[in-house]
Amino acid sequence: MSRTETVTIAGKPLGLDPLFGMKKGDAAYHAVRRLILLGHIRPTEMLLEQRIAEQLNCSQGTVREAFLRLEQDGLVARRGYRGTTVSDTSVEEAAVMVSIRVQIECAGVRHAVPSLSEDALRDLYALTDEMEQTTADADYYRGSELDRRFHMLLFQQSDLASLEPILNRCALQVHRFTHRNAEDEPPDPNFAAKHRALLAVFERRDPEQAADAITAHIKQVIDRWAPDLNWEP
Amino acid sequence: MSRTETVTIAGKPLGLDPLFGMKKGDAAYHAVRRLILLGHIRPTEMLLEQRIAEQLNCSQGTVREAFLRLEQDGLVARRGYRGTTVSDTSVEEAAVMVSIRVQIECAGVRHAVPSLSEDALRDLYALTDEMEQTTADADYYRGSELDRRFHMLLFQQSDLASLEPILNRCALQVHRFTHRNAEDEPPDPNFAAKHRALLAVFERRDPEQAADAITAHIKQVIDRWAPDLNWEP
DNA sequence: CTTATTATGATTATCGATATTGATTTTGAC
DNA sequence: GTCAAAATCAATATCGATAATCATAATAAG
Repeated sequence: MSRTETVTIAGKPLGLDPLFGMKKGDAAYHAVRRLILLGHIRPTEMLLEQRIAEQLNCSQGTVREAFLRLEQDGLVARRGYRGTTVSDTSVEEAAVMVSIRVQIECAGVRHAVPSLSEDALRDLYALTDEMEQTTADADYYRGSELDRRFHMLLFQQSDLASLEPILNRCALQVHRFTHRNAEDEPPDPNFAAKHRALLAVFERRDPEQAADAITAHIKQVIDRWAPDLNWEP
Repeated sequence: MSRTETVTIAGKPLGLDPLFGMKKGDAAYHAVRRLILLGHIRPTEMLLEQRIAEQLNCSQGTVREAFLRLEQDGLVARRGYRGTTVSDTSVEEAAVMVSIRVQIECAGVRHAVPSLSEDALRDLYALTDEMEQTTADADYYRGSELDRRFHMLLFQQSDLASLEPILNRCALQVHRFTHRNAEDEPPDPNFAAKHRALLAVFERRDPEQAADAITAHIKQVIDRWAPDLNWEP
């Protein structure tokens, strides 16, 4: 493919460039996911395997694989032989997902913090540096990607691998919800700093302090977009 | 296919018969899932797309689809170009999944119970009748299938659709764990009765009573297989 | 004897073509 | 005109073949 023309899906430019080198299936997955998370494809909009395949220069089966993964992420709903639509998330659903995040991430840090390696800490700090940049650029999508990477990388230190997909899914949906409800608000200027503060707590290696810190951190999110929602620990 | 020979995977008979009429991809998914849940394929065992495809009389791509779904269920781990292995779940992971179930199902009944339809109640009671039968037959797998169906059907009354896949996944993993740890224990003789008791509470239409009841119900599970695990609400 | 390099084998990833399916439209009898 | 049956259409679902990838075994150089 010559890469001079702009690749689009549903008329929206894709921004595929950072995806080169990825397997095609992954590229398709990330490309469509990005458009959904950014709200460029709206709930109830229809996605056709063939059409996307053409626009992405790959085969229907490859797009199919991407859709299967997006379905598991709760971002699309596939209806056999009748096409795939972007699905939606209500406030109540998002709120439950936040409390699931708290459950999972607390269990995670409790396991991870006592033996958190220097390597992992270095990588996590590196991510906070990148976060700084996204605030400067007002690059919301990249910021939310880095946020997920931060939380997932942290969680991976906990040896609770079978919970990772659930955490990832909840984080995705919460980010989508936040983005939709905060489209015109300015980005949080303390985005990176807040994550550094978390790391500072973790370095003390106290599981309970760490769990409290991450709970407060996640709780912020719900306070921001739905402060009136009744919150349960 | 003539269906006179026995279909097997990894040398284990499949019991495909109830799967006829299903799409092949679904059939493959359910067939492999069943073997994993029953422990007939053990963690670290290798599953090859081609091999399963032959044994199931379908193409590699169809098995691939099944594997993608099983991966999201946390039952297998796919390692690109290097095969797929059955994955494992630790006590800690199972415990977190139990508390996620509590979170989700409490939110579910709180939404569902005030307006629970007579139709739904009738279907739920019908499931408890089937449960009675599985106890008589000592059919553990069918029992756990009915348990999932019961909890999922109940949850579907709550209009929190995007949480369903997470609940399903946690229920699956918890069942697998329970089954592995209770292989030689006798089936619970009050299996059906306990679910009827739940329904009796729901009929009072009090969200908080319902949430308490289902919390206690799920808690039983963890008390049974890991009573020493520290439990958090 | 050790290490780097090159085959080889096993397995998934991708493709293009065909079969199925479910909704919609057309048809034909009444 | 109305309704059931049949044809058509727009999609996915499935297939069989080929390409790409990774681990390992064989080979060769030092």
